Amino acid sequence: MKELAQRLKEKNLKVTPQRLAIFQMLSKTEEHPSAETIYKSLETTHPTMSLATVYKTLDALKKVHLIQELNVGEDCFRYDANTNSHPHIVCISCHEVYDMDSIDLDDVRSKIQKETNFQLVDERLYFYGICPKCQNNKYPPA
Amino acid sequence: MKELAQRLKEKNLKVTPQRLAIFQMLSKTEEHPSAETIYKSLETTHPTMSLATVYKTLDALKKVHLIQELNVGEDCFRYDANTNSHPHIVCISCHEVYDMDSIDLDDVRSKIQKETNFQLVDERLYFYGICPKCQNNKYPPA
DNA sequence: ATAAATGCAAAACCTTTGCACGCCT
DNA sequence: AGGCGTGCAAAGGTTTTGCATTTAT
Repeated sequence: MKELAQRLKEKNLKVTPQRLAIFQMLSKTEEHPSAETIYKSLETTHPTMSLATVYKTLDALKKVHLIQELNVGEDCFRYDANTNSHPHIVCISCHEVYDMDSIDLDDVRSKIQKETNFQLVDERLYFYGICPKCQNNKYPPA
Repeated sequence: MKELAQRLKEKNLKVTPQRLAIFQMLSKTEEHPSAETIYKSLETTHPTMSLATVYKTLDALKKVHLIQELNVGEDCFRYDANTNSHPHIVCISCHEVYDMDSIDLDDVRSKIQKETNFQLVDERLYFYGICPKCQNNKYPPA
């Protein structure tokens, strides 16, 4: 945990128990939780923490690029502590979101850069489909 | 316009002036307007149309794949009558959203398919950067 | 000591819903 | 005629904001 505290300090963010808890939770999870989900998952260990603090913390972490915000097409945002640029793949049946770390996008990026003359700074790539688990499930959720 | 009416009919959607107006507006614009923007742009020609109708119409069009819904990371959705799968590029300075029709993504898709064993059905690719116009502008908006 | 972060409640905002009326087919 | 679509207003849900109090440095 010392490491996370260090990373907060480097960004001139005060190290509070709430921030540590949120950042740590996001760093450890494989999911890509929403603010609400983060709030609920911490309510036993941090019963006094408010939802507003979760939002404010996520905003602070986002601004210094310690986390990234995702929008998969739902009514709320999700958050990811993996700030390396990587596509996400979403199962439209069970709504799980997976990281796709090993896709090389340099060709695509340079093509886009050439065609648009944009100065590229960021990207969000979402793929949608049915995960192997749900393909084999005759009664998938929703 | 006959063409648009035809496309609505084929999807078993009743052809109403409101739906035509919204679909036509979306088909002609280069922007990727939000529901609010669509509503405002039609308020002179269709003063009685309500925002709820705009939302309901967009939902209906989306469900039959006559339009697609985008989320660029803002607090609201944007809509695009170009339903061919294509990446979008967003200027983080002026907030314009441009279509990128000519990027070939077959390699990326097949790689993702192989790695995940997902049955792919859709995708949303957003790139962010500074557009050529804003690169030359010393006083860009926001 | 000082500035920043928290927690609470209220507000803001986008989007959805219910229902009566009207229009399309 | 019948059902679907519209418009209005109210509700719903997520996110933001203001402010007093507490906390980190």
